[in-house]
Amino acid sequence: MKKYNPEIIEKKWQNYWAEKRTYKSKVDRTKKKFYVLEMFPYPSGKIHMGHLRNYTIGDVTARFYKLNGFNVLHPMGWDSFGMPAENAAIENNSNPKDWTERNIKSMKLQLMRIGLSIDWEREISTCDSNYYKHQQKIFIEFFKNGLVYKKDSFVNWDPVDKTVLANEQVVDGRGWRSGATVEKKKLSQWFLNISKFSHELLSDLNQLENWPEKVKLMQKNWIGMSEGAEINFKLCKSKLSIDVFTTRPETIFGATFIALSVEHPLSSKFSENEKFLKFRNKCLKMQEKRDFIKEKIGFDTSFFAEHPFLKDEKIPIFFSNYVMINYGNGAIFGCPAHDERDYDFAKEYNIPIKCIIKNKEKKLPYFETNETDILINSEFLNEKNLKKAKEIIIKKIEENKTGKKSVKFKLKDWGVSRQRYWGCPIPIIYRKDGKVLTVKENELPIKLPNDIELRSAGNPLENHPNWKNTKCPKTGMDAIRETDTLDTFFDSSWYFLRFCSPKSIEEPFENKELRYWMPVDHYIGGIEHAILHLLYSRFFVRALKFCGKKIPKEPFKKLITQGMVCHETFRTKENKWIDPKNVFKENGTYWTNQENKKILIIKGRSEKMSKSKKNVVDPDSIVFTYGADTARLFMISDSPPEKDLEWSIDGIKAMNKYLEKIYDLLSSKFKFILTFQKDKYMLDEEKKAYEFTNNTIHSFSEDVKNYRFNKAVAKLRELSNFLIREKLKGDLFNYCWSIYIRLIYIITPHFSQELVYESGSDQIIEDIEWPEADLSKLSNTKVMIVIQINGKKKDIIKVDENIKKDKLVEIIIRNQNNYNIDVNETKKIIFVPNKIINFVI
RNA sequence: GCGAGCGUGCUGAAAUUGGUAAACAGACAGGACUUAAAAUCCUGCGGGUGGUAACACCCUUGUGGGUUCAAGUCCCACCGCUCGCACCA
Repeated sequence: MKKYNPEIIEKKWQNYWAEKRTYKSKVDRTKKKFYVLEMFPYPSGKIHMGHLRNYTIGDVTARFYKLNGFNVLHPMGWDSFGMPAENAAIENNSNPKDWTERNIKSMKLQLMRIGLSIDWEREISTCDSNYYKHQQKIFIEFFKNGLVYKKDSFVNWDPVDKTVLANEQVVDGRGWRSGATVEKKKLSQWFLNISKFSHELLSDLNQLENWPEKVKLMQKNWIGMSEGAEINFKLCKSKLSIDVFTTRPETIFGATFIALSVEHPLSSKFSENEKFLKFRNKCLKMQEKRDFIKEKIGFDTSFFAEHPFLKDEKIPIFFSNYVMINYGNGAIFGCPAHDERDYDFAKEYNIPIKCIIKNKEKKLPYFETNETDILINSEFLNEKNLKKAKEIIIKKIEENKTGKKSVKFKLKDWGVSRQRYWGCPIPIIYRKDGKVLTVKENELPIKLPNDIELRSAGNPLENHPNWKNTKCPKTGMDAIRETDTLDTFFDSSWYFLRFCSPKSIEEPFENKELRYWMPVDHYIGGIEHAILHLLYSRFFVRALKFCGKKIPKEPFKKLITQGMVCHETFRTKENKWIDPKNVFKENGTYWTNQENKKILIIKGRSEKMSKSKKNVVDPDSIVFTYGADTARLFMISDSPPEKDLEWSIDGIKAMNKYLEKIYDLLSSKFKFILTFQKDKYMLDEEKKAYEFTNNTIHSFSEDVKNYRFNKAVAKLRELSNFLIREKLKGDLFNYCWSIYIRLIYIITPHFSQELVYESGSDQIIEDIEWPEADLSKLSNTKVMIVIQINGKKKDIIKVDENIKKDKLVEIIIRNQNNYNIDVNETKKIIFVPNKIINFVI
């Protein structure tokens, strides 16, 4: 008997599929298209469990839709620009390009070893100049359409990676990759005008029916729309004025001070004032920390503003740490009676607190107001409710020209300049006379130089001896290239478009292909990209559309966010992490051996696999030991995709045993057949087997469609348990197992194909359409009906399907000796056909 | 602080529109085979009470209430965990 040997059979079929170019995809208008995409990986050199899970989920999907008659596009590429290549290059004294290419090679082999149905002929890599050439074109296109601009601003500076970060890339005041505390620094930067699309990006979220609500909500909060008004305050004895933004214009009569951000334009008046500069530095430091600071500090400008409606009222103006420059106008009016922050500030600086909203307790501060609360001390707004007053005041300020209705967004323009080498060069030159020009198209791509010094501090392209020197092609005047490179999120914001026509030389993407394949039907990746990558990509398609490209407005029709792969953690008393591999259990406690000594350790909770916690398991070694099919099967059978998956080596072993068992049972012992002639003379057991198998086709397919893979696998196990128990014979045996093999094929393709081959058939499963479920009833089915008394289960009765209530009651009464049901005493009988009968007594 | 989600055996989990709680697995325990082990196969596996036993009865989905003939599922309050945002004016 042949033993299940995944190493041999997996290689064999992978070679076969590669030779036959089985997964090559091309436009075919006679078929419905289906674009399955998993977020492409950064080529770190080794795949991790997250990749294995992500790509298994995608592959099962791709194979399922392909067998269901769709023309499937399932490509793969490399998000290959970025910092780690530079760091590695510095460490090994090599070149980022070589390092990256080496990693791509070895990672590609690992991915191929999993048996993914990927069209490798469409492989792309973002650090390839054939890719970034088009990216530079897109940048120029954006520039020409006013979607990209340069400005001086305070930016997030990561002192470890020595680069600027976008707001989205700062997490809890730290760089998303380096973890270093981010500083504020003033630099001249390129920005993409994402805020131009704030409204659209927000309102179109409603159209994304097949996105997780959670992700949509996160994007909504990030875009952060607030509706209110801008009100102009004139400074006393001055021509200057300040625009403040407020969502509560109806509280204007409670305004007793104005607070400005230290970065507000008015601060230029104090640029010589030592005391102010000191104060300002303190505020910036406090804001950098990003922790919530209750302490509110102010700097009295000694300026006063006129209240727009109360001409005699003079309102003092302060700078304060609690007003942010990057929201609204960096200026607010303080209404201390009805805002907690304003209240804290007013208390600190002895500013009057004026109550303008009626409240029962007459206690101040009174914050928790609602629309129906009534205004007082507010002139013409008196006795109006807040909602009504808001309408009136907005109308009034618009008439007076002291303000206007206004909508503000939290979403800021996307800073894309990075002071790093390993990224896409920005195709801009600065002419000696100060003119800023885009590079001519025939000069693209602007390639990165290979001879580069990465060890010295600062921007490597800036430091290169001559790379930046160029001439204006028109005038011949000396010019200098932009030495910043693009944020790598720029690279990944359009790669899914490039996959439609990856080889296109003239254009980033060819319209014909793009219009066939786009949008991506199912996009699968981690929740960590809920805002960054997914928002940028949604912006990109809109921006390209704005530039005249014909593109659907939403790039990803359905989004699946898969959970993390977790594993148990252990650490010593000194909080040093210990690899679970080196842990053993004795009498209920955990131990490890260190330097020939036995040390007691503590079991922590299960956490996302990470190098720092030493709980990483290498998927490659699992595939090597147990085979790709085992690994794939485990990856999808334990938890639903959107939940975290608990890694377990016992789970892997169990899957392997299961495949071995089925292999031993079937290898050369069954005939692979596609059809079975059912007839009414079949034995009852045979009818049951036929029905069971066909019901499984149905429910398995439904579960796969709905990404309930764990349930789908459970259905398969039920089928195989059933088939083993029933000891079928002849063609029915062959038929049922053939179906089983075809269903499990999308999860364990090599395993299934090999069993078909060993059965003596030359069928290729890939060429056979997905089985159709025959759900017609063969047998005179009996159903189980639960008998309840007052809603509690008392017994189960087996009766003919669709039995009528009266007949059922009669049967129960005839056999009622168990429960003493007296129909006369029964108040009510509730009957759910084929399910339940409940006697209320 | 604001917003969202979750809470079911030892563990991962399942449970259509409210209708048999724990499907399918893992771990564990016992048994068969074996000189022994591994592998394999079989059995048990939420808790309690009664019974020699087969069995019977009761309880059980974080806690406490409610709606309903019937609640893991719906409503209210509380507790706990996870995630996102965080001085957003």
